[in-house]
Amino acid sequence: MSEHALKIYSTLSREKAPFKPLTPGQVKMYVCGVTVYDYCHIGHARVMVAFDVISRYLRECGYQVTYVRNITDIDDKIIRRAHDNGEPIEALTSRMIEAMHEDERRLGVLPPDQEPRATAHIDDIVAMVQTLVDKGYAYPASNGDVYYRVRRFEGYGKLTNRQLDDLQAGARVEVDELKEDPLDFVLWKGAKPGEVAWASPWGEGRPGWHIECSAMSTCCLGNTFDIHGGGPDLPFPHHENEIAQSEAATGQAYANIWMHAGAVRVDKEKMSKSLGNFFTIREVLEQHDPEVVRYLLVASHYRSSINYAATALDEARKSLERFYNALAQLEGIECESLPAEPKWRNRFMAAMDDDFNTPEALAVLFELVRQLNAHCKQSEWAAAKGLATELVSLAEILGLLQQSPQAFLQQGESLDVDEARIEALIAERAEAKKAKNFARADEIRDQLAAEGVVLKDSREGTRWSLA
RNA sequence: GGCUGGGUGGCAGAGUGGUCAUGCAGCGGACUGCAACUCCGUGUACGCCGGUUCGAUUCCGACCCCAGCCUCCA
Repeated sequence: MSEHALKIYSTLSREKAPFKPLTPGQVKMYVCGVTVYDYCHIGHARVMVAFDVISRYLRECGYQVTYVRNITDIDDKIIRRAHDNGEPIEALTSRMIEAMHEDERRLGVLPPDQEPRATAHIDDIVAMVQTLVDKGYAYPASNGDVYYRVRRFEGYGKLTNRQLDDLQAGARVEVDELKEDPLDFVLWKGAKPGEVAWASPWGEGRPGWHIECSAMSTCCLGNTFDIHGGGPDLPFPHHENEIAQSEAATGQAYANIWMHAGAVRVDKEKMSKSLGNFFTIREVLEQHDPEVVRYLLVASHYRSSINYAATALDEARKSLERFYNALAQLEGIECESLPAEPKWRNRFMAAMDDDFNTPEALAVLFELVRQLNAHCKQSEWAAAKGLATELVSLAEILGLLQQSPQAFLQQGESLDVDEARIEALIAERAEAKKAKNFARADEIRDQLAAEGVVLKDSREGTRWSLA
């Protein structure tokens, strides 16, 4: 266990506080995952990457982490989409889950330790609803629905600082004659004829949206666990409802710390399904290296909102090029490695200890790179090599710099790269230069440049990359 | 309207009561046959108005503006 003073901001307390796991050395974390009725968009990527970095860092600190992220594989949108597509629900959801996993792999997001699905936990869900009914926190209605009695739960609104009466005043809650109070929300939905349904004490039906997370998190991590995370639009009502359900059912505190990622915006508006202004991950990856997308997401603090734009991706690419250019200088250099000064790792960790301040951590890495480049310039290879090793090791915590410099630098828009030809031209240019035939040398360089190939000379030879 | 965040140099984006963020772009120099890569140097940046302070971008208060949540949405 490290002696780091990791501080985490919690939505619940609205402040950063030193992290104290419930069980020393262990972290139990639950993150709300995706409703699998469509491909994941950049907003999903933000959450995936944010909590991926968080779990990587917690592990780096020596914690034994149990990271659970659910999959919502039954709900209204799924039912509707499957119906529209004319395919079984199971076909739709398994296809989307597979696509999600592929997106994650490409973005370097490590799989959570557990990925429970709502449909695999119906029994747990029913049991929890039953408990809530037994305790008087829920009531069945004549249509087969079961509702949560919001006013019965004292702490309702504590996560997002809401007053029940304010809520009701601005209520856009659907009017439903069967609810005792407009604020009550559904725990169990009675099935309409022909809908997918599971048996329950209140008749055939399916889970409401909020209850599955309460049931699955408790099932996987226990009544009380360390961290509960999710996207920016989940604190209300989703997480507020989860707290109400779980704490009423178990009589114990639910999550200790609540973490929420910031929004991804497009033209200053939130990227969302309802606005239709979203970009799917796969669509973006058609044009950009996955690492560039990941860098863009990591270059801002996880809680701040980021603006998605083509220019932002271009800048992300250029920033990464600086890292990879530095690493590329050492390719093929055989020499001893001098261990890097501990200050680099210490500064990096200090940045991450401050509520996972990835921009600050990256700043440390850029300073390390400047030092590394300075060593290379002086041909101090052993020192440079040590820094390069440290750089790659620290960057791994952010899920970055894990490919070879050549792999990153030599891939681009032009798919028809003929490496052998490029190498041949570089060799020819070297000959021309040796013969002081600079006209021919420049001709070759210009020609390659026109094809998007950039040449970089050094005493150790010529490297190339794609613009 | 209620509740959260936030307004930092050309752009992106951290942070701090008094010395440097960092990246990209720009400018000057070095390296180079010339470039690219790289190195060195370089910018009266902190929404507006008051207050506290020896000193505030950083603390407090008012104001203006932006975004998110309050409805399915990560």
